[in-house]
Amino acid sequence: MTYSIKDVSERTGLSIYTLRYYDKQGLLPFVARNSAGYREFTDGDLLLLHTICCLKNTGMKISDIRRYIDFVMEGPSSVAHRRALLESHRAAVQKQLVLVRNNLKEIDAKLAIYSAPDAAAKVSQELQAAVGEKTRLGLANTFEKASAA
Amino acid sequence: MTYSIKDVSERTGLSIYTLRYYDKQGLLPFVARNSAGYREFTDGDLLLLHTICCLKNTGMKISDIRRYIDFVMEGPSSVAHRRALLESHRAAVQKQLVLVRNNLKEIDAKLAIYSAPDAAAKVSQELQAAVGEKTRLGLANTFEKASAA
DNA sequence: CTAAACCCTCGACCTCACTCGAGGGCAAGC
DNA sequence: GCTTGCCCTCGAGTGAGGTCGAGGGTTTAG
Repeated sequence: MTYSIKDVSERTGLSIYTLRYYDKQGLLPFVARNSAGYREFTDGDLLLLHTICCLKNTGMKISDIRRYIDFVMEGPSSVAHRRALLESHRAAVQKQLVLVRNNLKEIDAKLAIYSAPDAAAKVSQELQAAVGEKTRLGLANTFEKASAA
Repeated sequence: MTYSIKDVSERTGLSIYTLRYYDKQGLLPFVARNSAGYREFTDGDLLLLHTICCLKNTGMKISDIRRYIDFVMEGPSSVAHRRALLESHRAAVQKQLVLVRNNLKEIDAKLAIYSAPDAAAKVSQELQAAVGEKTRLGLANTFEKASAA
């Protein structure tokens, strides 16, 4: 049993255009063609494509995914290279996760202010502080409209 | 005390080009200019810019950050709108975090294989399964080079 | 008074990751 | 044998998010 590009598109959520684009970028050298030149995906191909999606979803660039796939196509001898590549990607993703979590905490702090019963008062206070600072420094009041409201 | 665009660039890690680009996109309407037309950032401006960075780092589009800043410039009356925008962004980020964590787990599983003492054997086995599948289905062996190695 | 080191705008250019249309081939049903 | 619905390649186009150079004004130190 093999899958047409349309089947694969439906299973993965990637558009047919994207699949062809990935192939063009060298991400799918393992996909065989039939006599008419049509791509025929096997279950094994879907597994590899799934790995590609994991790498893409965690923010790896196409060109780096391509390097990984090139290693896979080289066979077992490239295991050390594959490992190094994934290890370094893993570190980058971890770092990014920490950043996002910290930034999300700050957004939550903002949300706490906006959700409090005295939100308008707190926001007004912040605004007045900012306006005061501009005035004190002899700058134009860029919050004109806001302080009028 | 105010900060030049260069100062702000050094403090935030954003390039001067990026800061000017953000201004052009309407993200920095609160930054005042001096008589020469130079931007003068206050401490309050840096706080707002920090919020912008939090939104950007968590993947918010420039146009949505702009919507948020537009609300801020509207004053306290827009608190409900700000809250709705951040709330929906928060949900998107949470969803994205879950996806990334799950995909990272799969990458870790790959890494476990590549790091095991019998990595080469396991990888060879996977490869042979894929090659066998192609053969069984009457497809070309796209792993030619790998299985030769 | 001049050189160095800033600052400005404007518009062109770049990368990335698609997205799409044109032009054409194949395969099944009526 | 013709329509419908797939499939293909190639190359152009899109949108987001910058990045940069040209041309020109400002500020500061010598």
